[in-house]
Amino acid sequence: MSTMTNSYDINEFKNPLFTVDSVLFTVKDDALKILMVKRANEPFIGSWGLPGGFVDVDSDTTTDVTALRKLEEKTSVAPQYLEQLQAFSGIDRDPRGFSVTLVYFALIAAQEVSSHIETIDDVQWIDIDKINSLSIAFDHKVIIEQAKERLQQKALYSMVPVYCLPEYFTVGQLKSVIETIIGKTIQRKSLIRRIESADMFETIDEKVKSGGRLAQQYKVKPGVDIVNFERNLST
Amino acid sequence: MSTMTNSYDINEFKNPLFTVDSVLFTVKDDALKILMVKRANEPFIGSWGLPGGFVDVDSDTTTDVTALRKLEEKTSVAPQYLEQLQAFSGIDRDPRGFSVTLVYFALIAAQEVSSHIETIDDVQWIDIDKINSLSIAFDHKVIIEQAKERLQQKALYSMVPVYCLPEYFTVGQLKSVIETIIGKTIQRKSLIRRIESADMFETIDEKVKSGGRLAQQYKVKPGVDIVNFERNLST
DNA sequence: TTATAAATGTGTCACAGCGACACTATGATA
DNA sequence: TATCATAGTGTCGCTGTGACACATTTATAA
Repeated sequence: MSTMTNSYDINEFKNPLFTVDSVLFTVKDDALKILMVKRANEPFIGSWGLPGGFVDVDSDTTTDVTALRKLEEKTSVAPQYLEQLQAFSGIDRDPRGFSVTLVYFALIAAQEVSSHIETIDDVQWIDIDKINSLSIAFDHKVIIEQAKERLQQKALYSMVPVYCLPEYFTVGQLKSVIETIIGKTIQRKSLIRRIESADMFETIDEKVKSGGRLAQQYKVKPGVDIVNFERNLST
Repeated sequence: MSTMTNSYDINEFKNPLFTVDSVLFTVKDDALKILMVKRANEPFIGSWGLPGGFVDVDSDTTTDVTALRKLEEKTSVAPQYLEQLQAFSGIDRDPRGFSVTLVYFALIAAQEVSSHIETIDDVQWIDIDKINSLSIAFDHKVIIEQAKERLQQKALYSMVPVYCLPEYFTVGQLKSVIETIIGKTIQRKSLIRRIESADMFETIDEKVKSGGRLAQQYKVKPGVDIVNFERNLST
C-alpha cells in the first residue's frame, strides 16, 4: 500500500482546546444563584469561574458524562436537570489559543447540596446579581448571562423550575421559585391550571404546614418528560 | 521559578477530535431538503455526510466562521440563517476515538444556490424523507432528525421559515414553506395576522402573479431580529 | 363580452388559556 | 373566638388562533 492514502492523520491539524463547563442554578433565600469555583490554576488564577474542565477521553463516554463528573466533584451529587446550553468559541477567549467550551445548563435543589458546599471554601453559590461586581474568568460573564436568559425563557413555557425544588413541593414553593427566576410575579391560579393540565405531577396524601392552611404537596411523576406549554406566561 | 507551576501544559491531556458540521435546510419542489456531501475520505468513504470539517485555528475566529466557511465551499454563498443546534459527542461515534462535533442549523433559499449545486456531483439536496434509505456517515441520521425537530418547533412560534425564501416573497409562498416544514396545513388568516403583528416585514409596491389575483410581496426589514410569538400554531 | 376557475385577501364567531381579582377554606396564634 | 396568613376556587375579560364564509382580482376559455 502506498503511504499516500485518504485516511486522516489525527495529528495533521492543530485541534482547538476543548473544555466542558456548567452553569448550575439553584434558588436559595429567594435569590437565583449559580455555583462558582475559585480558580486554583492559570489562566485567571484567583478569579471565579464555572465548574468544568477537560474531557477524560479514556473514561468519559460523552460530554454529558464530563459535565456530570465535574459537577459531582464540586457538589458530590448529580443535578436534577441537565441540558446543553451552547458552545462558546474564539481565538481570544483563552490566552492559550483557540478554544471551545461546551456549556451545560443544570438545575438542582439547594437543599440537596448546601451542607456539603458550606464546608468548601473555593466553591460557592453566588447570587446572579452579584456576578457583575466580581472578577470572573474567561468569557464566563457572557455565558452566565445567556444561561440566565435561557432559564427565564424556559420558565415561561415549561415546568423546568421544579428541578430547583426538593422531591416534594407545594404550589407556593413553585410559584416563589418561578418568580425568583423570571423576576416578576405570576398568578397562583395560572400556575395551578398548568400543574393540573401538564399531567406531570402526582399529589401526595400528606399535607404540610405553611403558615396558614395546610398545603397540598406534589412530586414529579417518575419517568415523565418536561411538558412544554403552547403559550408563554405574561412577559 | 520552579518548574512545578500551576500553569497548564496544553499537551498534557489527549484532546477530543473536534469538528464542526452543518445541517443546511431548504424547501424545494414542496419538499424539505438538506445539503449532503458524498464523503471522499475515510472514515465512511462513499457514504453521505453533513458538510463540515475541522477548525482552522489560524484563520477561523470562532466556530461560526468555520461553519460558514465549510458551507461556502459547497454552496459558494452564505446561508441566510445560521444558529447552533447542539454538540454531539461520544467515544464510539468516530472510529478514530472520542470525538465531538458542534452542529449548526442553517437555512437558505433554494434559488440562491441551486444552479451551483447542480454542477457538482458529490454535493446534493437530499429529501429529508429519503435519508433513512441512504448510507449516512457517523451519527448524522440522528443529528438530522434532531435538527428537523428543532426547525419544526421554530416554525410554530417564529418566522424563521422566511429564510428558506428569496428576498421578495408572498404570503402564499411562506404558507407553503411552513406547511412543508411542519407537515400540516395552517390557516392563511393566522399567518397574515402574524406577519402584520410581527413588524418584521415591509410590503413591496410591485405585486406578482400567482395563478389568480396578484399577490402582495413582502421582504424582511433590514436589520430586524427574528420575532418569537407567545403562542405556538396548532400542534 | 361574459362566465368560470384559481388564488389572494377580509370579516367574524367560537374556543382555549392566561390575567385579574373577589371569594371561600383551613390552620396557627393571640 | 376573632384575626391573620396562606391555600385554594369561581368567574369574567382579553388576546390570539382555528375555522370558514365571503369578497376581490387576475387569467382563461366559451
